[in-house]
Amino acid sequence: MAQLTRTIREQVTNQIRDEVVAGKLPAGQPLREGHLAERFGVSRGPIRDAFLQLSQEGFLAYQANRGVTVRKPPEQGHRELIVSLRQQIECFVIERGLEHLREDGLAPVKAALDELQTACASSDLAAVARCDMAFHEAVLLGCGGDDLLPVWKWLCSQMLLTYSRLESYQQVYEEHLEILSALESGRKEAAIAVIKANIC
Amino acid sequence: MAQLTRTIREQVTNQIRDEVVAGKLPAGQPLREGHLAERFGVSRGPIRDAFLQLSQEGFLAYQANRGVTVRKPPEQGHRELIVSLRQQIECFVIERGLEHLREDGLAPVKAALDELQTACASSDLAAVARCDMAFHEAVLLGCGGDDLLPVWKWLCSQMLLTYSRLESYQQVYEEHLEILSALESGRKEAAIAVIKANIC
DNA sequence: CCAATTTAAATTGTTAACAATTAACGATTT
DNA sequence: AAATCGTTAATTGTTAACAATTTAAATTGG
Repeated sequence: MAQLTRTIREQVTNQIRDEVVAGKLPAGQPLREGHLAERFGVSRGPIRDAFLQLSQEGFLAYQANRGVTVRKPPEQGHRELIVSLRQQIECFVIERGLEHLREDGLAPVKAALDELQTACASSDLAAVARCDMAFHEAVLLGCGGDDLLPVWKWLCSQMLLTYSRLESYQQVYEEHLEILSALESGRKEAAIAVIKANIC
Repeated sequence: MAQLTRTIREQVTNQIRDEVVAGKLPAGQPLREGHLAERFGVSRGPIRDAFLQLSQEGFLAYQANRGVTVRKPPEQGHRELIVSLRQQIECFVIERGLEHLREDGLAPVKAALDELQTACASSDLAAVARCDMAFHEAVLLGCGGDDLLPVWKWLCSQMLLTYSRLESYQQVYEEHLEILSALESGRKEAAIAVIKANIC
């Protein structure tokens, strides 16, 4: 996937996030600024920035003077609430902004779907998760929901800490194809229903 | 209010947040690292950290290589959704964790209420807003909702960008006194009802 | 006079050194 | 042997200088 990274912080942030999502960094593991700085061949500054950002995104947990650790997934009950809140946000913006999306916002959604297809074909978990989110983000933004982007991202991050749709990458792609189809043709209620089913 | 700040970043972060909430920094205004560093008499490092954190909290908007600006309040429709989501979170944790709160979590809530009373008496908007949130945060944590703290904080921040309960500071205090009363006596449904009414 | 290009100033991004804090280890005492 | 204290190593917090980018102003060409 084309992750256009303008700064070192973004590269580091994306890389660490991917590794957390892919489970390469187990929950509770402490991350040291110095170690990652050496590993990426950069100074501690951008690493520090990335730690701060990922802490706020919900992937890492930060303690003053004691560094960060990989955050544990939310307990089951909380996860169900989180899923519900995310559903409400996405359905809310579609309900109010589908027309706007259809007028001039479908291109990024289609582009995201293309990349999702590639990621599914290559069976790369981190890439699939990233593209999955990118698709939904494109919908959110196209419907004029940029105000809600940060909270939506946090909810997604918590879901990604237990991302377990490994059953079938092909199915992931097809579900999103169906979403796009409904959005494209303006079938609002159908789109909302399919999206709700997809978010779990 | 006792804001025990262990690092410069925390001091700077709290100060800037207060000023945004109090409306001293108008929406859309760009903030320069250098200016604030000079003003606080520190280097740009902690200022940068604070900008990153406040961006993720939702108070500032960050653009690569172009600094941060004070975030605009959400539009009315989005605000209603945000209020609803926050209500759901707080009611959810009370529904499931009130017993835990009553066993060993009421002390921080009472302490927060005390500080809220002081803040209301002094008619300090930023302090009232901060103590208001601290009260709810104490309830959230006491009910075992620490998993949900970041998303809850983001929702609060967006509400604070249009915090307009200037009608009566006295009423703010009394509402929270009523909440505590219901929580203390274990009247779960009453507590949920009062909290819902308080979050607006 | 207007537009495009170049130059200069302001601002953010990055680095490396230094300071402060924390955690681990061993010595000392009971 | 267990507990406490002090010392040392590791880690985070902060700073100031340097590099890269962006913004604006000035200059040039039409």
